[in-house]
Amino acid sequence: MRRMTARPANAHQARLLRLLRDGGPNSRAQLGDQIDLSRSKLAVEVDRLLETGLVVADGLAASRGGRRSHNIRLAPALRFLGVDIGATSIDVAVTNAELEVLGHINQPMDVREGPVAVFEQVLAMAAKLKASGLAEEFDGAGIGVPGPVRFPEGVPVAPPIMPGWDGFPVREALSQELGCPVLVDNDVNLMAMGEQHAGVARSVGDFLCIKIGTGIGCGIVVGGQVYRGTTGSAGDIGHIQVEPDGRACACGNRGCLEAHFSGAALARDAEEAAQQGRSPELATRFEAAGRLTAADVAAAAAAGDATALGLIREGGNRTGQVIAGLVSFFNPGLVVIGGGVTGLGHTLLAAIRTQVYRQSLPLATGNLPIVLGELGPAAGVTGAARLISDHLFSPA
Amino acid sequence: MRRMTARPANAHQARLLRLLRDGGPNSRAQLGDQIDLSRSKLAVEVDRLLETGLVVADGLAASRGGRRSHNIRLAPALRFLGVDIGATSIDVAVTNAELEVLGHINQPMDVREGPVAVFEQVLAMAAKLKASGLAEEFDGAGIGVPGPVRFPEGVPVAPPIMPGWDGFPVREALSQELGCPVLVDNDVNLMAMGEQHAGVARSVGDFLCIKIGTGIGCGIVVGGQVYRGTTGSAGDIGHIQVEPDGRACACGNRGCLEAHFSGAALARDAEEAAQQGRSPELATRFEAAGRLTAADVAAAAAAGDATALGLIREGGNRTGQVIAGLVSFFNPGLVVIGGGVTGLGHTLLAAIRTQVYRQSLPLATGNLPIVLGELGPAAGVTGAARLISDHLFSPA
DNA sequence: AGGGCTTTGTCCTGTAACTGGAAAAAGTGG
DNA sequence: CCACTTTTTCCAGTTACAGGACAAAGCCCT
Repeated sequence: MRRMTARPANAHQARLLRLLRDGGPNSRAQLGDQIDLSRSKLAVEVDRLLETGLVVADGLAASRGGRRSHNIRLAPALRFLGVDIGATSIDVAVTNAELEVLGHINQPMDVREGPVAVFEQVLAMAAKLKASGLAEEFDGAGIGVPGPVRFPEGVPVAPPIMPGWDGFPVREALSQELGCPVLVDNDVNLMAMGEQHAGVARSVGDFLCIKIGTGIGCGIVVGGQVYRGTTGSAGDIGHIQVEPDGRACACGNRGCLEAHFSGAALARDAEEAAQQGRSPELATRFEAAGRLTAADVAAAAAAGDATALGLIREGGNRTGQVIAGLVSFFNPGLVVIGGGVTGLGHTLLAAIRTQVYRQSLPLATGNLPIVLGELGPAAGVTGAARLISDHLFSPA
Repeated sequence: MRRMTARPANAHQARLLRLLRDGGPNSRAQLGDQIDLSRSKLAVEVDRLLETGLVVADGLAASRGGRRSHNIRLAPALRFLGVDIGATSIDVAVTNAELEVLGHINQPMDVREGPVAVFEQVLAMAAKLKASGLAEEFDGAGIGVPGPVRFPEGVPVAPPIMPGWDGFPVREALSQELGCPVLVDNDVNLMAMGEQHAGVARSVGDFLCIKIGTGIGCGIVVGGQVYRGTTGSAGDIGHIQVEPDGRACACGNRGCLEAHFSGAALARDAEEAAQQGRSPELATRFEAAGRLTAADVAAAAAAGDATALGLIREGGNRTGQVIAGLVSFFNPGLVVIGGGVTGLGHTLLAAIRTQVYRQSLPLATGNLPIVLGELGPAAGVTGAARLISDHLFSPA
């Protein structure tokens, strides 16, 4: 029953909460260095936050040559729930107010089972985390889904790989069930927010976050803010055409990037190669399991299989070609590559880099890092927690 | 000597100035409806602005059933200079504080002559406008150049079609010569701002503005603000690859969009067609003038020449292919097509639309207008004036 | 132990920002 | 001339905020 009922009363308080979230516990003096307020006003706002219970003062910090300071920190009992619904599995995690992941579970699940079945499982997973003592209640939850979302309402719109989800009131339904504020966003955007908060994209204002999983998507961050586009479909780069009259895509067109390279496409190509006898390594695995996944290709490549390496390289080239265009257009300060397929590692990254550095102009690529995400599966759930905390830590 | 020395003292005053700029003269009561301030506070700020001379109260408006209101308007003597330096010509215009173009002149000039020669001409043109009595002095100037700009410093960086301009301190030099504040930006960004202020893009928050002239560029507007990228090269879509191993481009690569379609490429292809006897219409014009331009192709197409129409259609397809990718990625609320080549009119637009609507997903294209800019050559200079007025109408 | 010095936190006072109501000014229409 | 509307001004009270004085609590050196 101890829920976060209070919200910051003004922009100063919101700012302070975010400083404490991102910088950890701080003294009043340290906070004063980071915010443009007089000490008196700062003290007043901190006192008000203390009254609401959103922050607590616990103990004294070590002296730095003078009077010891009080440690101000966010309420230690605050808990956020981060949910990342992928095409084939679900990640659920609990974080504290500083967005540190306290517990994280992952279970396989086909998103095509529909919202009702998926939410049943999400709620069970959340209950499991509660039962393990990591949280009494949740003060807010962020939900990522693998498709476009009308963000203000928290409703998926025309999601290609999520039949049955179109128009389903995800935000409303989960808010009801969980009994706390909920925000819903595209999974790629959450990954971008995760890497921004705790990963490779800290301190970068404008960057792109490419997620290669079952499909391919791109999170766009402009001036530190996620850009979602007019209808919430920004970053939907999986259906950019990379080859006229190329492979048929589920969307109805031909030659889409996603039809040529993605977790699903890679598995398909690998099975094809195995059946055609072009790769003994893949054939062995195919016979053993009856099917192949991106992980098999990664393993085969690591074992030196030329065909597997070729598939990865070709996919990287295709992806790099698209990213090169995006880099020319968007001129980001960083490109992050993430998602399930990053298990393909350096071979993939090298192919992408080669394409981008060759095709884009030097002014855009001159100082452009292209790196793998460093948070892995934690990126999505961390981003989800960040999303809802950004919301709760803003003036009511 | 009557120069705009004063600047708004706070955000409220800045807001008021912009309201008066964009909405024209207004009474205090009307201003009060558009700004979140009490009448008393509003009156105080208006009085302060009156004291500085930035705004004036002239005459009474007609009654609307009660006491007649005072007309508050921006100082009528305020003048902004808008300069749009293209690859082959220069546009210079004077506007009043409401950014209405009072006078506009255009002269041919090759930007490759270098900054010194170009600025000599710009200053001469500005002097001519002054001499015609449209302005005593300029209170600010916006300058557009056809290449990437490091915006905070107002310095072109690595501009492909502007040899000799790299690193030239445009802002500083012109500020000195003109004796007023100056801002420098990419010409495409200014076109976007122009269409946003007075053209088709009013009231659209996120849109793209494609300018097809000698080269091809794209202005990106996010949340009403121009997005310039990390190094100022955002929107540089002319060098996105549209055909592997395609035409050689000036940038050193092959298959760039600009190498296949742009004012320059179109002229080249038209001359080729004329010489190869594929088009009698173009051949006649070629013999008459010794060379061909995009305008010739437009004229030939208007006369029904199949080859000319084919060139336009093919170019539109190529451009549309790239724009389709950008639409998928950026999910804009509007796409504006502008620049010199828009003389090609509906044929071009139709080809672009076809490609975009076919290649991008319905969610992104469902309600996406793709239209020609409605300001023509005035877009750039209006945008330039808007740029500097935005700067001057913000807190000092 | 005691005195100088530093850092942290609190208190207090004066000023500027701001709101909302009352009232005046200036109009319309019957 | 009166009732009513719209616009503007005036005024009094509240809140936001800055910055200085000062107290508290530590350090280090003698």
